Amino acid sequence: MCSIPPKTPLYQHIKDFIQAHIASGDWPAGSPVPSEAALMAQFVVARMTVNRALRELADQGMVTRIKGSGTVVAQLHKISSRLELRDIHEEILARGHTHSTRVIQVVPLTIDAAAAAVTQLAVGEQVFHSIMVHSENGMPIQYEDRYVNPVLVPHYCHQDFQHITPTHYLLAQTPITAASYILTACLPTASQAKELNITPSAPCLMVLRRTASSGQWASVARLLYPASRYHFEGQFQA
Amino acid sequence: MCSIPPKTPLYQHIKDFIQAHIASGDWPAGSPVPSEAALMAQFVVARMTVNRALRELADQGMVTRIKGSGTVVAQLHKISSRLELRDIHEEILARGHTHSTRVIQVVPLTIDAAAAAVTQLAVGEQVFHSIMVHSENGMPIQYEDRYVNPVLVPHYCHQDFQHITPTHYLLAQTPITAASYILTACLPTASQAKELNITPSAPCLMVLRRTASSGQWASVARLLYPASRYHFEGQFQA
DNA sequence: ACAGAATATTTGTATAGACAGCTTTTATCA
DNA sequence: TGATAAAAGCTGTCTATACAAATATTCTGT
Repeated sequence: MCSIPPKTPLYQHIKDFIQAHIASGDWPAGSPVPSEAALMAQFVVARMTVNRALRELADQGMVTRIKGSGTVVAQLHKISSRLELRDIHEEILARGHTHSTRVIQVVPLTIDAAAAAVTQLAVGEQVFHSIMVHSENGMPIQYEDRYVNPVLVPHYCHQDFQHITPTHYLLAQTPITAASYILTACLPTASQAKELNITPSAPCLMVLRRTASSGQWASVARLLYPASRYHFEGQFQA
Repeated sequence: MCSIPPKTPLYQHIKDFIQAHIASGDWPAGSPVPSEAALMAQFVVARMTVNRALRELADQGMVTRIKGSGTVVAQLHKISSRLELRDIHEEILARGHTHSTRVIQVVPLTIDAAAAAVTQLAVGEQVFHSIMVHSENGMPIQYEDRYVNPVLVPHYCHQDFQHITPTHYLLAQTPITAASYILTACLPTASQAKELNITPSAPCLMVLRRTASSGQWASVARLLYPASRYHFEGQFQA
């Protein structure tokens, strides 16, 4: 008559209990959540079980825990979700489509003022520079303009990018320890529009992504997606 | 001489150890991670400690655990990061700037074919429709076009959105249980450009966000950001 | 009434042991 | 050899206890 363990773990019951109270507005943001001792008594479980429930809710951003003080409902007027920037090749294959790459250039280069403005790299630095267009079922969907650190990836410019994407090759060559991205919108330049086979007035999504490996920069990529053919999407489940 | 506990918890040592091996390419994707028993012996800790380390790495997507079989390095040729869509008001305040809202309209409405195409709602459905522009230090940065379910939020159209943002009000009224978003780029319409004080050829980021509460749709918002004034950014630490 | 010290709460981490449920391997029997 | 049963291994969960560290509260003396 009590609670027949249906199969869901005990800590999940506690999580559900707390989330229900938060979701219903019963416990507004900032209000205290029962202490571990209280929940322990209420659910008749060990403290470690309550602790796990509360810790996971804290990791998830639902509650905030302060050592010595207690647990309160988090101020979360934010809806966060995981944005994944996947390798374009795998993404296209996952959709069951075919991926093709057209390499426009892969050359050694010295960073000039214009390139420095975009990449934040030092003027005069020697880098590899590649430009290519990725197509899905023959339709161009990504213009990839990439600078690569020759110190970390000395053989970058001798790869056959018809068979392996730069992202994939770089991940295989150097362990990426940090990355940052900026996501914005822009209009393509004349040459970009031509390569993507769109008009110069067609808006594009642009991702500027920097990756680093053990302190050094590894790669700076500017990825342009025609908005008419590509968008990011995500979802969030409470 | 062994390991003087510097203050970082033991489970973190184990996480670091495993992440280092993965990051260095030592353990490629798919390769097995030592079992809990093995790590237990190696680090001379209790199984719960090892378990926590591995469980958190699994939550984080670094490894995959299969009950009865073992733990393997996850297939992750993806760089994922958390994209947060915060309440515009709080976001601006967090930057130490001032937020102002100009309400253009808040009216009851019946969904017509054009609105249905955008919102995916049923033609003929009765909704509330609001349009407003949010400014940061007087500069317009978000055009908000929103449809709200009157069943869940009956008093939406009587709110003073000068003092509370729709996002904030909706979160206070109905617990959001699910959300999805689409992020793309577009050019503003003539009226949008005018309200945002940009030219019609200035590209914008557009977020189309749907929220649901216990099975029913709660709100569909189309948020337009001038790319010259706003972008999303994020980072990722291995 | 106030300041400071002692005490109680509360969370963070860690241990050792236990059982359940699933998978893989090994052993057994036909 | 091949199918079946037993054993071993692994993860998932839970308990009861312990100590550390930060914060709240209460007590005490002036």
